[in-house]
Amino acid sequence: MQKTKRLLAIEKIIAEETISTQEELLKKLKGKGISCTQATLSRNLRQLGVGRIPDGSGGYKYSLQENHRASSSSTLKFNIVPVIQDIVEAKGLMVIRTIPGNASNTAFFIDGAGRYEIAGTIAGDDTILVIPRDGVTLQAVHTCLEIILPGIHEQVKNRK
Amino acid sequence: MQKTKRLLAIEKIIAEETISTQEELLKKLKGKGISCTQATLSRNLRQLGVGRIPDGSGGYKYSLQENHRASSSSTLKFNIVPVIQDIVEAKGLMVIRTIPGNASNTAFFIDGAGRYEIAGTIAGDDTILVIPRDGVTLQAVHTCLEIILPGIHEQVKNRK
DNA sequence: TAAAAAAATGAATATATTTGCAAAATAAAT
DNA sequence: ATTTATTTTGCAAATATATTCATTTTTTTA
Repeated sequence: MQKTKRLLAIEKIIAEETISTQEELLKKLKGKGISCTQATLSRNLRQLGVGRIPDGSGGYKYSLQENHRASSSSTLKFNIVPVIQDIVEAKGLMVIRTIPGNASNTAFFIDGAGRYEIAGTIAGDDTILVIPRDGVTLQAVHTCLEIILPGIHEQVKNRK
Repeated sequence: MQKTKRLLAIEKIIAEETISTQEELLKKLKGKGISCTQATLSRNLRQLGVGRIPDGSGGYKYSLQENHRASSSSTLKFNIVPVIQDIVEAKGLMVIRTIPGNASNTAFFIDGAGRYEIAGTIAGDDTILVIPRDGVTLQAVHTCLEIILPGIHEQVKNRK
């Protein structure tokens, strides 16, 4: 799917460099062999939850909302990371294990972050299945999880 | 100063309700007896660091960056709150006391939030002087501090 | 307090973003 | 495989936002 590739490329570009207009983003994409019109970008940016915010020096830049929703409960976030037991990849999916009874809360939190990379999650009692969107690498999902729950990988490492 | 009043009103309106265009904000302000042109709003919004982000249901809304900078280090934030000892008001200023040696870090963090309400801070070893901008109430500064460091007032209450 | 400098503002305009609509592409159903 | 429904996209037009320039207001300096 052409759109998925474009959305991922947009996220990446915006995360890595300062983009201040859609026309500018259009050129960057063209440089990567992805082409579309500015109108499409406008729609895509909305879908991705990308906002336009002052860059602090008189201009504007596009910005992933990152944890605009998630950050509202940083305490909750802090409480969630410690319940994570393990993260393993399987069949192109990702499986997260928590201490018993905590999978549902954690999955809810992950869903709430509204990340494009994650198509959805299914939670049991102590296991969460994270389903990446088509075309999204597990590497990207790891990055994404670290954004949603900073320190999650460190936590897992320490458990071992 | 007319501008200060307007900036504060803008922050308040944006924090409390959903605004999707500058024209809309213009009307709300007019309702509060504050009038200016859209051009001025455009400049003010930039100065306040107000961004325009997707509202999740097809539209856009203006949004204070809140802790766009601060949230990037939620762990740090979590570590800071516990060092706060007390908050007292004096001479229209606000004095925050921390455990010894932590005033500077905390002040740096507060400054970093880039809140309009706070003109600046001065930190000693265990004391921070928070200087509100002219026309800003201490009540507003309290609200502001709670935004920068969620749980700070609860922390202080528990200390007593 | 008067003069000079800096900051803020409005009006008009330039620039940027969003949207309606029809066509094209993709996915689903028969 | 063909048809039908859904989604995506470009184009052109409509909206919305940012900026230029001249003027007014506020602040600073002498």
